[in-house]
Amino acid sequence: MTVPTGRRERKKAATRKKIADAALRLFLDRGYDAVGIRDVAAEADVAVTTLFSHFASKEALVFEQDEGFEQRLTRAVADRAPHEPLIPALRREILALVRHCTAESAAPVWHMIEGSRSLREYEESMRLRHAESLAAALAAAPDLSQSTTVRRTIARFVIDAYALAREAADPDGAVDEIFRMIEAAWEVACHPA
Amino acid sequence: MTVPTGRRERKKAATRKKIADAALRLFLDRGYDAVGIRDVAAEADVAVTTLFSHFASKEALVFEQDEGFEQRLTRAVADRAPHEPLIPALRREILALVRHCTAESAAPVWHMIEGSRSLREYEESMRLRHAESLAAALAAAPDLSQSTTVRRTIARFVIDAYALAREAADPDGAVDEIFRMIEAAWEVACHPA
DNA sequence: ACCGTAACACTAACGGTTAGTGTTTCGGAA
DNA sequence: TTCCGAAACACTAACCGTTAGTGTTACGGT
Repeated sequence: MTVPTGRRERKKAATRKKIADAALRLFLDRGYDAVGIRDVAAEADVAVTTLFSHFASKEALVFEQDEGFEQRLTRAVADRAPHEPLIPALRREILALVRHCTAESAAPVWHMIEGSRSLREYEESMRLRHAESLAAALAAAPDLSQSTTVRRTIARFVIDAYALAREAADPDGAVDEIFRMIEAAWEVACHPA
Repeated sequence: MTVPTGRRERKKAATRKKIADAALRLFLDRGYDAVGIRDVAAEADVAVTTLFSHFASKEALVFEQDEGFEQRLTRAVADRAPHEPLIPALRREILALVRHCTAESAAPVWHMIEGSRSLREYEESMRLRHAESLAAALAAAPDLSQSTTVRRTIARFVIDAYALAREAADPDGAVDEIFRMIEAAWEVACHPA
């Protein structure tokens, strides 16, 4: 029951990283769809079952370090300065995330994702999960008292902004444009007719 | 090259319907995940390859008559009365679609969809396609001259309204609530600061 | 020193999907 | 009417992601 801080954990993390590294190497080299799970397992020198004990699916190998996404959004809501308005805080965070994804170094991975139908679909459903998490965070914020529908709507709109801005020709400008619309939607939801 | 209007087409349509009916019967009876493609093919008395020549995937068997969804939305944009404002027209159409899906008769199918992860994910990616179609329809409308980003954003918001209202406790009220927000977003996009 | 457990391996399969290869059946042109 | 080409359909056999079942190590705590 004590917190295990030993070699076992390090070994596990090392195995996980070895698998993820092998996968990314093969995927970028030969293309995602052209590489099989058995190839990845062989390259990482690991059994197929071991691979699946570290990653829930083939797609999850690509979105490995994505855990931070949900946390960044929920914290942008929960940890914002007292009385700081909600939408600008979210706008700032989304802008940072969009810039992170459209950075030069992320281009090959992003290109790979766009090239595979299953990866795109996986990311879509990830985004829905993120939207639900954000809606939950909005419900937990003490200074916001909207209806469930309004919370879920705003959460979806914010996630949409992320997805749309990333694909836009001018991502920064798109964030501005979309968040102006979200701001208006939020205002009208706060002050019902 | 002439329009084929013969027995062949009727036979094809009959086979397609036979497969879809067999599938729905088995799915509702035993549960979607408990029924295999080979079961459906056997029940419809067709080969597995024949089944896949009519339906692209197992999930597509469930969303058979969904082709109308895209058309209804794009037509709501293109065929609306001259000078009729956009958002109310879309609101009306979404409301009708939501009511259609939450009708009593659709309950078993809807319940089945909610019960299967793969069906839910399939529907999500269907909705993205619908949003893209709607964005294209907005681009084709002569009386609307917004940026690409604005069009895609509004399209997503409208599809979100459909998804969210369907899951809400009070679907009709949710459509009202969300479209008030969409209207505000649209207004601010039409009249930039 | 020892026990429980978590990580890992191996085989074998399951279920959706597709390639490859015919075979039938129909619509339209000769 | 006859025949050709195409489309629908069938069948086998496999591919690929994923999982169940069954061990076998290797480590942490007692």
